[in-house]
Amino acid sequence: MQAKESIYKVIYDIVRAIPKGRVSSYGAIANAIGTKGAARMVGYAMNLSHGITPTVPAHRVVNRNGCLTGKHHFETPTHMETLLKKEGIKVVDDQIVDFEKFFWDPMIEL
DNA sequence: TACATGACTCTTA
DNA sequence: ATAAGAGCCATGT
Repeated sequence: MQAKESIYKVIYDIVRAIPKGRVSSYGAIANAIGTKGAARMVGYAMNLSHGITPTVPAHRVVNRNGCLTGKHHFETPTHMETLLKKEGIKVVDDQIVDFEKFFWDPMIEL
């Protein structure tokens, strides 16, 4: 635990700020927190967010293609798409339908 | 300090 | 259009 805010903490804050029924991409978040190019770190953070508080809606974070790349990292590979469908987002073939329409850019919206 | 890892993204063939 | 490789950054050992 560092006295300073790690990029993870910022990532969690951004992800938690994603409105219900919307999704975001790793690159967009990385760009929003300032570490553009560190999209991999965002995914890393999501992996560590597993079990932290408050809960982090990692299911709302997908790659730039709108593909559920991290679905296999959840407790169940269906948990991610299930949650997204519950929020009104359509998921077909592990891919978000109309991703651009549901896309939420933390740099613009926030 | 250097190497290895990773839920990504971009460029090139 | 699809496939493959390289680039990018932060973290841990």
